[in-house]
Amino acid sequence: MLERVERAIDRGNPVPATKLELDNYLPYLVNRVGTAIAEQFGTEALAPYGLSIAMWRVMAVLASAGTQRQIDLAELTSIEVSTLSRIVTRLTRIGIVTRTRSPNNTREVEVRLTAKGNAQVARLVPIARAYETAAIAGLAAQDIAVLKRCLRRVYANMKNRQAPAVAAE
Amino acid sequence: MLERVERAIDRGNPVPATKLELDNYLPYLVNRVGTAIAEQFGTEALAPYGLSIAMWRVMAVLASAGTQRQIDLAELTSIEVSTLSRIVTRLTRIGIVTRTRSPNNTREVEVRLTAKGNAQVARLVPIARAYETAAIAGLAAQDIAVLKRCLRRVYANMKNRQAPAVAAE
DNA sequence: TAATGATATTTGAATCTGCAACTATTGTAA
DNA sequence: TTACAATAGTTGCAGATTCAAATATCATTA
Repeated sequence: MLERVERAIDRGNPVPATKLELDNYLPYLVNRVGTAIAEQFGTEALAPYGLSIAMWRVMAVLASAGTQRQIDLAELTSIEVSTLSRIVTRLTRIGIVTRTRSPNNTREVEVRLTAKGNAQVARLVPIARAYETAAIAGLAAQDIAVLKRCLRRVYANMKNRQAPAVAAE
Repeated sequence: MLERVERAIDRGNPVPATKLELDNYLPYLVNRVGTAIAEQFGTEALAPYGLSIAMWRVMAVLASAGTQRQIDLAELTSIEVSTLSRIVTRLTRIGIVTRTRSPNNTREVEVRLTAKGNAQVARLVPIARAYETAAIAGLAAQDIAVLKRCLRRVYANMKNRQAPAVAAE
């Protein structure tokens, strides 16, 4: 009996209906990993340079995906648009990015890394890589590939999801 | 040449040194998944009942791991201790938990779900399960197992990590 | 046991975040 | 072209979060 429950849990189908097994509950696992990495990288690598995690996310996205409108930056960074607006203001003040109106559509703003911004990113990227390497230490390369592929799919699933009946009524 | 780079990236070892490939960068993937799930679950399932994600995390941990001291709750929920203190105050006010001093160690506080708290958790757990199911839709059971196992290991890696030399001084 | 350090929690103050309302611009269609 | 709706961005404000300092208790040891 107990065996059956345990096997079911191993298969990802926990049996007791009114209790979450948090150690096997994806949102819990994801949240604690995200918090742990952000906390350490933020305090060890960013804070000494007056940068926050949110600022770093904006910088990393700009470096990876190139100049963006703020609304696209918000989507790519998972940062709320009004929060992002203020972060871009701060990054502008310290010379990391520039904010310029699109010539063809003047309600849009293009956010672009400055030379100083690019230099900061170039300095931080190897450190960020080191954190990722530490994070995945001991995992088989194949498992890491599965991990990342699954995370991409989970993200796509959530973005394409309809609100369930229970909340939509 | 390009093939070699792509194979290297597939193996989790991106080659260009000054740019992050965000779509293959674990902290980025984890953060966006965590944000997407929390945002949707929070607004659709929790907000209508006056609950926040942080409150829900506390409740879920208490239901899963039983009565806890606040400091352990902070660790288990990845919530900062002073933030947690205020969340527990709120949860106490609305009758979800009780806060009682440990008899043997009166500086400690034990946080316990009330009957009302348990009822709320029992109501929310199936919904939380439904979100997880939606999140992992289309993934092979075996891959889901790898995903969760990797996340547990990554968490352990981060918790046991020493601050790297680059940030140490 | 008195003194010192460690642990658990709370609180003050500053900062950050999110929602809603607002401005400005663009798109659409009568 | 004028009106109305949609889009991009900003800002006010209330609430949330964080860090540091304060409080209270416990542990250790001289």
